[in-house]
Amino acid sequence: MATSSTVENYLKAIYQAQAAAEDKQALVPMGQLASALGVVPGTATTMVKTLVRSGLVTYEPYSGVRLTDAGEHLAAMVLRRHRLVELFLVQVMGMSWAEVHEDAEQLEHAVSDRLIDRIDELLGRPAVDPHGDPIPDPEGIVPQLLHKNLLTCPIDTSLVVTRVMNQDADFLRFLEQHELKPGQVIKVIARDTSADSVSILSSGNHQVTIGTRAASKLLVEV
Amino acid sequence: MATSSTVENYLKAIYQAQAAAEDKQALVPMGQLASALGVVPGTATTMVKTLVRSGLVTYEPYSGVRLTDAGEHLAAMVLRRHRLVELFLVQVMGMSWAEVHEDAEQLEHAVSDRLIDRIDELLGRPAVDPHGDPIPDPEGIVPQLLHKNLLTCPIDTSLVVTRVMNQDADFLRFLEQHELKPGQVIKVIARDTSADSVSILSSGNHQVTIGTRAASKLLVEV
DNA sequence: ATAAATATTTTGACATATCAAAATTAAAAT
DNA sequence: ATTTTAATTTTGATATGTCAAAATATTTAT
Repeated sequence: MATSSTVENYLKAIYQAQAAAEDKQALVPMGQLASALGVVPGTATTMVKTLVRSGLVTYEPYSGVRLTDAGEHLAAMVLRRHRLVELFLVQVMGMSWAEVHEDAEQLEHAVSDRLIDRIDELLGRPAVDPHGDPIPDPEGIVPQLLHKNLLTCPIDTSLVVTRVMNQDADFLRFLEQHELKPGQVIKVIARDTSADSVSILSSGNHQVTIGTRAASKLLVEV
Repeated sequence: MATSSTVENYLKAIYQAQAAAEDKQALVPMGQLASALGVVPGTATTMVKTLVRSGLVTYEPYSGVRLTDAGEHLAAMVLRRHRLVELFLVQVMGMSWAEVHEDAEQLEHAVSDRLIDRIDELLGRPAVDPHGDPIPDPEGIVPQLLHKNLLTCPIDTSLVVTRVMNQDADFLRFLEQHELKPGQVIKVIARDTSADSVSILSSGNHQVTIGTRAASKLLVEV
């Protein structure tokens, strides 16, 4: 009955695809799931059928897949472990913000409930991880933070970076170098639709211009 | 090329069987290996053949198996991770001495070199884990401590408990309650061969009598 | 509405790791 | 030296997770 790492990774990928979709009820297409997991589409189809048999997902052939309540709860537990481990590695082990993702990717399948609770306690029951991603509680309930991104936020207003919706290590290092980590204060000074760019002023009065693709991954609070 | 958890567990079991044997060159019999891993003998035979193909062990049919240098090095790395993780869970996470084994059993396959080195550094490059088991260095070299056990040590002499060669949680809790943890000072006050028992005086002047089977698992330093 | 392009599923194969039970070998007892 | 017993290996099957490539379904373009 204990779910394998593979099953946990499938549930996590479906969960995150659902969370990223505009319509939270939408089915996740098999192709998207397969590429998120780095497997060929046929493999995803096969695995999803076994997830159906375990009662973790519902599946519409040729349409896609969605988590059941049981699947959603398990996925939330994987995310909870992943995010608590990431925060722990940064805050307690002094590891770099940009490099902890790979470690957490392995550890999320190996830490016991006992240990994860100990970590949670030691960190003071935190609400978000180093990227600003919300940490599900032990019941699987996720604090829903609705923040604006750098494309939808007001211009020339002080903003706090709250969340980075991209785990790419190079991107994270870039943010670090330009003082754009969660918690830091910034201001959008210009948005240029035709140039596809957003110009930002950091707290240290440094100025950077980034593409809108990147800008949409940075969430802020006014 | 990355070794699976299963392969790591086989290597670890063979390593520990070799270390426990009087003759360090002796082959580990298949039955012993199988029962150490909780599999049927046929399974061990099959797996050992694949370990041979990977160059990790040598194998004599109907006699047993032994690690090659490559296998021994990998096994030492697994033990290194296991023992550093155990010490970390006790010293940093404040978990109980008796309960960390299960956790470490999972984490030993999931912690990266980077993280294990960070843990090693944070703990001050320790030589032994909470049970007194030596921690292999990054090259796989194990500090060889030759301690006496409670059956071979002098009587009525002050001794420091240095190592417990048994991971059973109940046994560990028993030692904890009777002040027999590594680091604590004790004295053997009597050995009775016919009663198959050893009587011990702890630093708190408490007296306990244990069987010789248990006594042989407690290593001490004069 | 049909053809072309794209996405998904199916089929057959393979790798890893396991067991049950039969066959074989080695060790112990008579 | 046989027989009995115990340990080990072999054989055939199963579960999980994967891919390549063929078959099928859906969507898009004409």
